Amino acid sequence: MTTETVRRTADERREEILDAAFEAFAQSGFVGTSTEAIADAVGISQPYLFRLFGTKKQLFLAAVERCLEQTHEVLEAGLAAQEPGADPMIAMGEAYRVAIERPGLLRMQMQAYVACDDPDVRAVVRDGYGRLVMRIAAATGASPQEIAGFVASGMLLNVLAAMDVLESDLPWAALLREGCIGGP
Amino acid sequence: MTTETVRRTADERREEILDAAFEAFAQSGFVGTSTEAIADAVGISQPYLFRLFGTKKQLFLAAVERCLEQTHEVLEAGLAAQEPGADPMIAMGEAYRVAIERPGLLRMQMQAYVACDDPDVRAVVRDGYGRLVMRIAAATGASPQEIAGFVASGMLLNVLAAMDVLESDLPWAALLREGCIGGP
DNA sequence: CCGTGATGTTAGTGATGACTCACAACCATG
DNA sequence: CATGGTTGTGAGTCATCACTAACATCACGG
Repeated sequence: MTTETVRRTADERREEILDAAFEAFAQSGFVGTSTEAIADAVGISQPYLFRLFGTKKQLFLAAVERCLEQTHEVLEAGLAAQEPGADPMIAMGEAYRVAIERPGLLRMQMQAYVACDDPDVRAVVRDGYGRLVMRIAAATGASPQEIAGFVASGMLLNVLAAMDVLESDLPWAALLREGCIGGP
Repeated sequence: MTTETVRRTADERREEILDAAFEAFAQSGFVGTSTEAIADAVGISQPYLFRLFGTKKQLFLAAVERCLEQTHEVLEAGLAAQEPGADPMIAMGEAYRVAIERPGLLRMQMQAYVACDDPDVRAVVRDGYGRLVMRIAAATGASPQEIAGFVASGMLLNVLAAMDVLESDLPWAALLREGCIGGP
């Protein structure tokens, strides 16, 4: 048998674990996901996961931070791609169409929000989300109504992803989706 | 000692349990809430809870249904209270100001959404939420953009409730709150 | 006043899950 | 080849939790 054990550096392992944890937490949430399931997905033993991350909560917090970072990146990419002089609000709306391609990211956002019952999670989420909002405000100079409307659209997309109706042809789902990101 | 055991009918108990379960699930979610905690809050033994609801999931589903019903009621109340001839969209916006007074309701919505990983929950949530959206569409006759915008505002409020920033004076939170429901 | 059905509890059980300890295999360097 | 740091695991521990079986207590009709 050639089940040769692929040995990796601790940093590489941490990266793999974080990837697996992200998907698992996005699907089943913090309490609903077992560390064993994550370890299995990576292909390592569960004790090793604990050595590399210390605690289930620390791993979750790392996933939350990554989630906020990636959201930020999606936004920045939208801004960077815009025509000079165009309305930045439209550029960021375009960014949503990109985000939709990653339901895992949207679901992870939801999981981060509901996990805000925990103070440590809450601190990270508030901080990260606050930065996102301020970045939008600074980039667009839009009114509170416009900004809130934009952010709210993102939240609606998150919820549609959680309900798994982003691709659905249920009439109400199609209506919301198209009302949210524009026609087909 | 006058710890006289208050005996109730099964239906009254079910009601009490549902109340307690609603608050508990809203706070900690389906997996994060123990049936023991709910039983304790009601002041009954945990096995009795199981006799009256059969299963933790059935209890959760009952709480989800109640959540959707109450959301519907808030909306209907807004519509019923409007001036004849006024824009129904504005009436329902006013309904949000009422909903904000009940963070438990908003948080329970979030918990229902993330619990959509489970097919049974998903079915109930999709059905209930679909009805809400169609009711709004019928009552307002508004465009998909308007409807989605309205629904999205509700989602943003849910998230702000989950983050516990509905009363916060963090600048970004205040911006979103006011951008969402209008100035003070 | 006694039986019968409804309301309620005590004391489990089996499974799961976060986390630990001791040990093993591997690799680099002197 | 010895040594020591790094990568990794097997086999637990202890708590929690959904759910059950059996028994207790009350109220009420005949």
